[in-house]
Amino acid sequence: MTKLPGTRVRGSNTGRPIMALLDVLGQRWTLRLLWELGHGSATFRVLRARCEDVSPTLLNKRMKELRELALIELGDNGFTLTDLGMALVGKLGSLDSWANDWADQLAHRQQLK
Amino acid sequence: MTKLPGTRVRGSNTGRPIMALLDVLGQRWTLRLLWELGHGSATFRVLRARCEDVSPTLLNKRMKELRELALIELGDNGFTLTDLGMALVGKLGSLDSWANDWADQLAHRQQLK
DNA sequence: TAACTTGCTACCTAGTTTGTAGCACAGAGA
DNA sequence: TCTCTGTGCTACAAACTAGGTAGCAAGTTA
Repeated sequence: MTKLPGTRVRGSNTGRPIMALLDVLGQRWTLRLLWELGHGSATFRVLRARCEDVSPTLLNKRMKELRELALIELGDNGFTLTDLGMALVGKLGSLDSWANDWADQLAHRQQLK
Repeated sequence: MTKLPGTRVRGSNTGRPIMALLDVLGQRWTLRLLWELGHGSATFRVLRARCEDVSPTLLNKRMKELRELALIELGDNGFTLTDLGMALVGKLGSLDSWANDWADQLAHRQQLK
């Protein structure tokens, strides 16, 4: 079910890990959930609350996948990023400032109209 | 239709740009399409071919969105990343090597079983 | 004119996500 | 023991999104 890197994946029969990654991250809420866990571990319900009450159905599905992919694990503090997961989220960290610049530029465009 | 940063977005009514970004990137093919354009401009059909013949319906939808979001533009060479788009893809660049490490670790896990 | 290539659209099917309600289990306290 | 609270998780139906196929209109080239 879960697409491990190295296997065939939607959008790539080469098995290149990056394609598996882009596929996983391109599922709704995955990126956001990892981002939130980057700000600290959370129980199922807390994580839901942080993500505007995403449905438990989907949350459970994603948590299952991300655990199989060794990006998160479930412990006494609820769901936590693994070392791998933290490294990944670290790479995404700088997106925040980029996003702010982006918003500024788009706002500026709107004004020109 | 397209969710500009600064407006309400799925998963965030705060309008934080990063949330708009995570929402956009968390749509199927968006991440992959940007990634592919990072390797060079491409016409509609070439881009489709690079992405295992993603359906034209969806490709068109994504291209429209990404243009509204000023991440790509359509010129004589087909679709091209804007400066903003290139900066974003640049931030994702290092994901490739991370993904390889990730695949190695997962493969190692499988062997332990 | 006729053959190409461009971006794009209509249409229908298949798959994914969402929302609501609630379950089984574990620990704490009376 | 009985309830209360919190945990992760599940069932099910409705709504939405993505996928696959065929083909169009406009532009370019010959």
